[in-house]
Amino acid sequence: MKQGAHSPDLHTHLLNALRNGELTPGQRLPTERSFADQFGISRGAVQRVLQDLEEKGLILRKVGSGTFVSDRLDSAVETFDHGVDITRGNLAEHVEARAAFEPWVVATAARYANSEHKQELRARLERVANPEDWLDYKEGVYQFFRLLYEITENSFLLHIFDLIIKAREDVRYGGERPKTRVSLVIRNNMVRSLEAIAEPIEQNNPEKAEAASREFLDKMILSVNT
Amino acid sequence: MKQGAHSPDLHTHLLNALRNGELTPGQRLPTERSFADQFGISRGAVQRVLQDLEEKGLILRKVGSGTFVSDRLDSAVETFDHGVDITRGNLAEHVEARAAFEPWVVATAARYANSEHKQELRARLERVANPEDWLDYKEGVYQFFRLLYEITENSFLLHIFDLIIKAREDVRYGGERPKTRVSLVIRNNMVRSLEAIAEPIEQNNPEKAEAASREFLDKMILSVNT
DNA sequence: AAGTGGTCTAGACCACCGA
DNA sequence: CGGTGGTCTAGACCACTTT
Repeated sequence: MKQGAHSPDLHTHLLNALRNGELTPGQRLPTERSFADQFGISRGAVQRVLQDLEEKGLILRKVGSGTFVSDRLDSAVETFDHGVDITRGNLAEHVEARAAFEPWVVATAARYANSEHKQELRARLERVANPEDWLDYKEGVYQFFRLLYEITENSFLLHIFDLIIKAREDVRYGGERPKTRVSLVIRNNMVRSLEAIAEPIEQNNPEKAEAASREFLDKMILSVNT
Repeated sequence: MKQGAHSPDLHTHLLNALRNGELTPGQRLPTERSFADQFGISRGAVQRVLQDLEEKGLILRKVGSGTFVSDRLDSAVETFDHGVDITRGNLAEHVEARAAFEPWVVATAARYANSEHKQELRARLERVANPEDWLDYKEGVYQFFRLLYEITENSFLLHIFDLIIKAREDVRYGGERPKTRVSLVIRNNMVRSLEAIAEPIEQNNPEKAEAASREFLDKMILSVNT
């Protein structure tokens, strides 16, 4: 819990009650106004707490009828306790998740890439090969893969990808921006890997593209675990 | 935009400015207090608008220093315009997303399932075979797959799966709960499909499990497109 | 008609940042 | 130090649901 955040009394009280099973799924909670009275806080403060719990799937609020304990309380509590916020999460899980769906994305991109896509893919590969600095390099790699997600035209997967990238950046540098150059060895290694993915896409060869994607992600998993 | 929601004047004004490129990445916005004066609304209302835009990645707020246009404005605007809210979305994209990563999940589950997992999987399959009503049937199918995600111990993917399911339920019944029975044909069909997935998992055979998962999802994709 | 959550207001204090 | 966003307050009106 953050400091000075969201009326901690009511928040922890509700959270404990939900975890202990004092509140059962579907059960109706007291009204916002009565919570405000009970805890000696304003209705606005109560609302912020309830809004937070609703976003986390623990409760449900219905205009005109009341606030209720979520039907799927167990699962919600579990993901809550896991601290899964989709904007957080640990690196290993994110890489693993990419390993789960990115080969499909790459294969699909290889299937549907047109000449315009291919040209753009080349351009983005160029940027990775000759980046201005470390940040530009990272962004370039991200843009390379993002294009593949765009080609699939599945905005849901694209969004998930963006979330993963965003989460990682938040972790890595909290505002400072390292202007270091990128090691030539690392860069060439990356370019080779991306090239191996780009080439079968240019030839509209889904099988080869998928294999190259798997190989790339296997390397990433290795580097994460060391 | 919802009705009566979040001071639409300021909201659309900022959105247009961000889209038109009047505001450039990194640029500093006016203060909350000055927005409140300009638009003749309270500071609280301004904050709710800014909070909304920040959650969507369009702007950044820093205590003590100000509000700024996001560095990755282009991508944020794009996903925003896509209307991607992760809690909404269209059915086809969600099914497609599952097709992208669920085979990996099933294969991984087959790799690591222990006897306890297998027993639980049987139990959940039983529920699908003999549901109390339509709702119980749906929940049973969901629980079957959810267990597979749990076995992988990747809370990120589990969370994504939960989000997809939650989105679908919100769409399907907006509060009413159909108590209809489940057609015997449909039910048996589903049980056969799940059986085909469960069996290779019990034998710890990832390849067969993955193939069964693909087959199941192919059917789902077909049924969505008809 | 009465009660509920959704939103807004005007004002206040705080922790934090930059000069 | 003054300015900024973060939070809270007490009160109000609204649209909606339930009785």
